[in-house]
Amino acid sequence: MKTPTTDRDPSPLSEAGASTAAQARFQRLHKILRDRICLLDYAPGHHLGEEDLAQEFGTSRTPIRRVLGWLESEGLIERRHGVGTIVTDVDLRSLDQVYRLRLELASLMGRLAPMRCSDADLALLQTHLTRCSKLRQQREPTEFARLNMDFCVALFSMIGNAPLREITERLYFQTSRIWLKSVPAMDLEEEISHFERQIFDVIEALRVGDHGAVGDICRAHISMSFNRMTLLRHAQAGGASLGATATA
Amino acid sequence: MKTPTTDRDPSPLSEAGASTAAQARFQRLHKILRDRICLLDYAPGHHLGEEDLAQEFGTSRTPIRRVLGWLESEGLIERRHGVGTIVTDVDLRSLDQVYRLRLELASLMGRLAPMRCSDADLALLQTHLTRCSKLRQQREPTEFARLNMDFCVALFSMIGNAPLREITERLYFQTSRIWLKSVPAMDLEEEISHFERQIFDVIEALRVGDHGAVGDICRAHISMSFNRMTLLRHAQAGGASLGATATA
DNA sequence: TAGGATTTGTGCGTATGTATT
DNA sequence: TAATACATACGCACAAATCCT
Repeated sequence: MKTPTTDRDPSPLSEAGASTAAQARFQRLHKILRDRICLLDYAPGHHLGEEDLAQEFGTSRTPIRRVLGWLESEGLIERRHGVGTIVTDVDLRSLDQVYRLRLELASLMGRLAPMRCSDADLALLQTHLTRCSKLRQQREPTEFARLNMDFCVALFSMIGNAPLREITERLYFQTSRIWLKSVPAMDLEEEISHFERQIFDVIEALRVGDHGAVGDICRAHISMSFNRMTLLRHAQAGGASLGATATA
Repeated sequence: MKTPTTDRDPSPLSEAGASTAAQARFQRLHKILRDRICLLDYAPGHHLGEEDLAQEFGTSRTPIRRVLGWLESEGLIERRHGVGTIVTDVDLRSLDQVYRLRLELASLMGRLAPMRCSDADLALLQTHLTRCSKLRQQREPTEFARLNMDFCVALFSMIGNAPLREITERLYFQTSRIWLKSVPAMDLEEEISHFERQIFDVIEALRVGDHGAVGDICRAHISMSFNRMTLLRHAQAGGASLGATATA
C-alpha cells in the first residue's frame, strides 16, 4: 500500500521517505557526509574519526559506523583496521572506466522506461535554471557544484527503471568530485554556460515528452565535460599555458 | 603494487583476496549466506535470526550484522526493527525492470572493455561445460542452478570494465532465484540444452577473441530464458497444460 | 486494550591491527 | 627491534519496536 509493488525498495537509502526514526537519521547523516565529501569539504585523504562524528551528531559510534559502511560501499571512503577512515582520492585515470559506463547508462535513461516527470518536477528543474543564472554573477565553484548535484539528483529521480536509477546516482557521486577539483584550472564562465545549456535542453526535451532525447543530452554533456577535463590534464602535464586556448 | 591502479577496489567484496582475517571471514560468510538464499536453501520469507547465525558460525552478532547489512543492500533480504530479517520474495513482475537492464548491460560486457580472459579462465569454463554434460543425467535442479551460478561468476569476473563487472554480478544475484523457483513447472531437459549451448558459444567467442559476441550471446540467452519463464507464468495463470508445447 | 515474548538497533568497553618513535 | 599511541573491529548488555495472546 505504501509503495507500488513494481518499484522495489531494497536499501535503507532510496528516496522513499524513512518510516522509522532510525532510518531517517541514517539517511540524514549519509546525505550530510556524502555532500561534505563530494563538495570537497572533506578533501581526498581527509581523516574521518568515528568518535569525532559520533560526538558531532550526538550519537554513539554504532550508527556512525553504519553510515561509514555505506559510504565505503559507494567508494567514497576507505576504512582500514588499525589505520582509520580516509576519503578516497579521485583522478581521471582511475575513474575512466566509470565515465565510459556512465555514458552508456545515460543513453538508457529515458529509453529503458519513460521518465517519471510531473509538473512539480518540471517546476523544480526551472528553479535550477534560475539558480544557475544567479550563480553566473557570484562565481563560487562550490555553490555551482552544489547546484549541479541538486539538478542531477532531481533528474535521476525521474528515471523510470528503478535499478538504473540507483546505479546512475551511485556512479554520479563517484565521479562528481573531479569537476570541483579541476575548477581552479578551468574556465568557470565556459563551464557555467555549458551547464545552463544542459538544464535548458533537458527541460525542453521533457516538456515535449521526448524522453530518449533527455538521455542523449546528458550523455553528450558528460562526454564533453570529461573531454574538457582530459584536455586540461594534458595541458598541465605538457606545461602549456592555462589560458582559454588548449591545442593538442 | 598489489592491484593495478586502473582497477579500483572499493568494497570489502571484490574477488580480490582479503588481506585481513576479518575481511576473509566477511567474504566467506557473505558467500555462504548468498548461496543459501539464491539456491533456495533459504526460501523467500525464511527468517534469519542474528543470534542463530552468530551461534552457527561461532562469532558474535556484530560480524553477522555486517554481512546482513550487505545482503540487504543487494536486495536479497529485508530487515525490520522488532520484526526480524527475512529473505525477500522474487517474482517476474517485480524484477521485470532488473531484467530489462540486465539485457542492456550484457551488450556492454565485451564492448566497453575487452574481456580479461587467460588460458586458465578458458580451462575453467571448459570444466563448466563438462559438469553440464554430467548433470544432464542427474537432473538435479539445485546442482544445475549452482553450475549456472559458478559459470556466470567466472564469466563476469572477466568483464574488463570494473564498475560494470560489479553491477552485472549484483543484478544477476537479484534475479537468479527466479529460474530455480520456476523449475518444477519447466522442461528441465530443454533448459539444460539451452545452457549447454550458451557455455559452448561463449567459449567459442572467447577463443576467437570476439569479445563483443560474448555479450550478444549472453543477452540472447537472458532474453530467451526470461521469455520462457514469462510464457510459463501465462500458461499457469490461464490454466493451460504444463506440457512441452506452449503456444500464445 | 494491555502485557509479555521476540528481534533488531544502540551504547560502550575491550581486543586487535597498524604506524610511529 | 620494542614500546607506545591511536583507530577500527568485536562482543556483550540494554533499549526500542513489533507481534501475538
